[in-house]
Amino acid sequence: MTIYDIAKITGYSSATVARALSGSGYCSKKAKATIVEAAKNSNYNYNFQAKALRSQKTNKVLCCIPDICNPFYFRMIDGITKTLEKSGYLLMLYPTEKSLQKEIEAINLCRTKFCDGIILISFDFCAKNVAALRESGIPAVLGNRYLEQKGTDNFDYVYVDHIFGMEIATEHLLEKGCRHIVLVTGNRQKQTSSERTEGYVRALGRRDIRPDDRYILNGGYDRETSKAAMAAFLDSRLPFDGLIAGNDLSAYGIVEALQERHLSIPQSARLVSFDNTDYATIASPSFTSIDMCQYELGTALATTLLERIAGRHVVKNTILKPALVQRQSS
Amino acid sequence: MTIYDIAKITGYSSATVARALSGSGYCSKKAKATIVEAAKNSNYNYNFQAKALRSQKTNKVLCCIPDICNPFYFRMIDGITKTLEKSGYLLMLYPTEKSLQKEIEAINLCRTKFCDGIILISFDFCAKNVAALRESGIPAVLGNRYLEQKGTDNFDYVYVDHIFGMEIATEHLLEKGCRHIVLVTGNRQKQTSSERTEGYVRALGRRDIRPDDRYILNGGYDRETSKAAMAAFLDSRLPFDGLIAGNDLSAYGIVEALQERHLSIPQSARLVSFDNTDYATIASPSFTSIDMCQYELGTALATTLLERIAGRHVVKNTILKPALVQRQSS
DNA sequence: GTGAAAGCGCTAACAC
DNA sequence: GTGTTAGCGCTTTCAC
Repeated sequence: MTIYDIAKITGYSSATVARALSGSGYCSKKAKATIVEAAKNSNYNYNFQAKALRSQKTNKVLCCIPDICNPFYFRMIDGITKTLEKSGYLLMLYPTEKSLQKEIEAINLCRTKFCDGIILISFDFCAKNVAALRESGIPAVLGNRYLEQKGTDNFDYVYVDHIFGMEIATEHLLEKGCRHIVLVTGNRQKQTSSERTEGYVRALGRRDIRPDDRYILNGGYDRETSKAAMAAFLDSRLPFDGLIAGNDLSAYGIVEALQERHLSIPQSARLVSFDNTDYATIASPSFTSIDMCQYELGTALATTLLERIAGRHVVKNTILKPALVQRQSS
Repeated sequence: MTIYDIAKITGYSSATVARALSGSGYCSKKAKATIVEAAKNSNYNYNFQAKALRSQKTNKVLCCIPDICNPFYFRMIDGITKTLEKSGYLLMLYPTEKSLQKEIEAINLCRTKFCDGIILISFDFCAKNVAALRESGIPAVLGNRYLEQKGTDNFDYVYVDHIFGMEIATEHLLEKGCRHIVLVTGNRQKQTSSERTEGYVRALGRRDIRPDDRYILNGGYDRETSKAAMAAFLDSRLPFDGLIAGNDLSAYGIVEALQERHLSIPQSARLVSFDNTDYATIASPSFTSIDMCQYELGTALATTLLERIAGRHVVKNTILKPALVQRQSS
């Protein structure tokens, strides 16, 4: 059932039918009534593909997610979908499994007019994925900062300040009297972990404490890896009185490693975690955790992208400041 | 840059260019080499919308999710996307907020050739949403059973057997000696909760225990509501020695209510929860929980839908059996 | 082995 | 106030 069919039924031209049904352009009340009635009776539905081809608009946004099972992303996705919905946009998920290759695939897919814009979440914005993005020319927004951005770039970013977050986490432990703080984060070659390490080093530096590489572990932001990294650290028998985990699941892995040696939080060491998900409150003792503003990150990502799709061509980045939520673990 | 442009550049016709680039239809090696080279040089990308319009295929699936922040769905979505990916499909999220109206909106959207099929997750498949689905005629799969299904229907379902799940949960507590078991579930007018209640009643019946309505609470499957429902129950001072929670977050709410009265698990009462998410292991004591096979549910949903999209017209439902994972709480 | 051309269903400029 | 028509960019049939 097409506009042409409705035209035949009603005796009007296809243009008039289109005007009546879309509401754009002039159409007499009488014609409109007849046409709308006929469309309803014959169960007419417009064809989204045809509309998209003709109007060059898909009303869809692609979102690259490194790890779909990480609870961090769910409140972010919630923020994104709620914001997109208001503008009649829908979100498509593209799980990238933290793979650069997949990120580039997603960007290339967008060159086929597959969607109106792309939200890129990545632990590592590097020369390669950013080059692909620039070449594509599609409206985009990054879920992390990118320092080599140019004013003419086709993307903006929303940055939850990891450096600041780590500074307040470290500062909090220092204030509580900790002096030997173990940092369990991810691969320091990657942006997020290197920024986090930077925040840690800065906060220590303010108290003239020299960071010790043996206290900086790669916990891969998940429970098993963090548990293993912590166990190895415990084997080294280095003294410690503070712990910082990359996220709440990592914190739980650390706690498990401690428990196996009959060590407990906060007696043996105080702990601060990141992300402030439900895990932080459910764990016992509950985790002091840095709230990374996931929902606001989501709404900001969506808003920023929609603006660009609507035609903004100047770069407009957003920086969100995380906040510490204190609980039993510190 | 279109196929016609490449045709002009190479001197071949648009048909030959199309054959060379799509790989369907005959094209000489020489022509193909020239054309592929020219396409690369001029940075040609096919247009997805045009292709979709012409071939009536979007390679997209819409997924209605009642509550995007519920951890139950993470692993299910993971299973869906991983399976879809293998067939070159992408998932679009449609958060329905448990609203029937939104479910129907989503179904109607699909009538516009918006996607190739729809995955519907709902707590309540009722006359209204199923009628809309039937009328739409689009390939679909439900994430719950629907008893009034007809052999000619345009949808299948994947059912994680809630009745069975509740039976094994109740049976487990009965075996441990519990005789006054509190059931905290959702609104019993809705399918999921009514099925769960049925399983509970059945298991009690096998031991000739008469269910008592005062022991069946509406906890709304979330932490706050469950805590409130449990607190109200405690006020009633009815004796109890077993607890069944609708999901892990609800279980945590129940534990909080108990803690406020200085009651503890499993000493005051044994607890079984549903969903077996990470929360169940992180909580202390950890929760015995019914694994609802979320990942398998996701893969089964996707596989079933893809088959229907590919042309299967006979109904093919799948039933998954949940399993109990024992931990400290019981 | 290659080309011409119709058409997927809609939009919008232009004509009357 | 309504109608005609040329595309959006691709696929595919049919002709040579």
